[in-house]
Amino acid sequence: MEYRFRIPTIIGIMVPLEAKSAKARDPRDAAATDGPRRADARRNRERVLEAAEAVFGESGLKAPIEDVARRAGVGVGTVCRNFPTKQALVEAVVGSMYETLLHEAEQALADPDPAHAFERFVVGLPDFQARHRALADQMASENMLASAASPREKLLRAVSELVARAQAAGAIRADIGPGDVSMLFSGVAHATAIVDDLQPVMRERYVRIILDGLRARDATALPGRPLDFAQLRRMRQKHAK
Amino acid sequence: MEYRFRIPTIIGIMVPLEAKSAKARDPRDAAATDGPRRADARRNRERVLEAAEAVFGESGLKAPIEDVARRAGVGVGTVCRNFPTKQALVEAVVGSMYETLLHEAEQALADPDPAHAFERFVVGLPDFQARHRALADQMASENMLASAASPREKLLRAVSELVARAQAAGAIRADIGPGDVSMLFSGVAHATAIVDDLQPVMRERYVRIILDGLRARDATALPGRPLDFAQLRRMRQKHAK
DNA sequence: CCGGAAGTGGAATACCGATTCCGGATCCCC
DNA sequence: GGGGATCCGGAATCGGTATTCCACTTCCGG
Repeated sequence: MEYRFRIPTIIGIMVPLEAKSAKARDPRDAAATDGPRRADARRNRERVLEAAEAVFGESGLKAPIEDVARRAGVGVGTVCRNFPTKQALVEAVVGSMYETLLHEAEQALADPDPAHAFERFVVGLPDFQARHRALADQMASENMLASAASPREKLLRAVSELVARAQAAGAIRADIGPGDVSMLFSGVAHATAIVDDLQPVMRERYVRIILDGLRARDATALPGRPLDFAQLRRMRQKHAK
Repeated sequence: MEYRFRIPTIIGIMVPLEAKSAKARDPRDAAATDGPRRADARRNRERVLEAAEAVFGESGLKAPIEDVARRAGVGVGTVCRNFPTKQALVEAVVGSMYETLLHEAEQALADPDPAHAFERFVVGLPDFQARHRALADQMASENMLASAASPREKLLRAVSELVARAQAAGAIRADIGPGDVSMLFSGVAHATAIVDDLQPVMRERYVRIILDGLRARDATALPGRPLDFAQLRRMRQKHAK
């Protein structure tokens, strides 16, 4: 099977260009979505998910399913029964990542100082993405499991809110949108992916530079218009062949 | 064959993690490096190179060799004879890209105003990378064909010079190095890769923001130290398993 | 504690794409 | 224009990984 995905934005908006031999999913499978009936089986499914997150994070999406299976201490058969397709496995992992990120965004939103809230979230973002490397490339395929769609929408809303509040407080320039923020900081995550050991420092280094560029004072006029997530999605759709 | 590459920097410093079944190259092949003896053959080789640049640029490195062959109007056999390995084909294409980029850098260097020279190069950079998408991911594998090594070194030197001059002129902050510049702008290229149609505008949008962040005035202190290409390379080497 | 139903491991299969091979077509030197 | 030496196309081969299959466990309700 071949996978072709567009490069991501932090809070990725992108889509598999083709899902070649994807089986039409039979409604009954939906029932299986949240678990097998037997206790040991449910435990295994959980272990596979954890292993997959670890393995994909370390070796990228092309890591063979067998590696995931070994790490989880189960056979490949078990992996494939729980996730009929590698794609399905990836999506399941990504789904749980959305929840983590959403959690971070919500914590930031709880911060009373909008400027600090924004900064805090944004410093953590490339870090989060880097921790999950290839998986980040995957976040938010449009046709994702329903279970992941809801956290994702919430996340987008939270980020938009963070940006809007920071702007209202005059902390960052008014001529950018949440989509721009997503683009900029996902770029940092990508660029710093080459350097494991110094990553945290380097990432913050670049985040700081960009934050300087986002400040309201002294800003030079920008071409284009502020980008929000809806537009980002639309662009993505036009883009898909 | 499997390819595993690290994410790039604009003027990429990275390396294939493994070249599994790479044949030890027999010295005689070196002779073949710059062309077959028969006229039509040489022409074909050229057409393959062009086709490869186009196809890889559009569909990424995983585009099958067959696509390249079809686009070039030749059989796969011909492609494989000229470039014993897919990796070799990629390297050949990348080599020619270095020369193009070097040319742009030299033109920029000819500009008497250091600030303008820097800006000019840097605005063009993500554009260049985006035009070649996946290929940019490839630039500068350490063990690249000798023919590509020299343009690359020249390019790195030219970029360092552009940065140094801009700094001497007080146009950009002093606490960054050429490696930082490479990182930052390659990030833009990556992030904007999702949006074909609006890319040029979006890219410039983000480049402007980052340029604002790179200005000398009002700069906040950065963690870490200025990064030059030598350090970048060293980090890459430590990183490789 | 029994008898299936539900699950398991991992060998076998299905696919896909890079690389190789070779009978036949093309060039080019004389 | 003839005859090799060079090249060509594309079918066959090979290698690698996702997915399927099934004989064999393990669980669990009664």
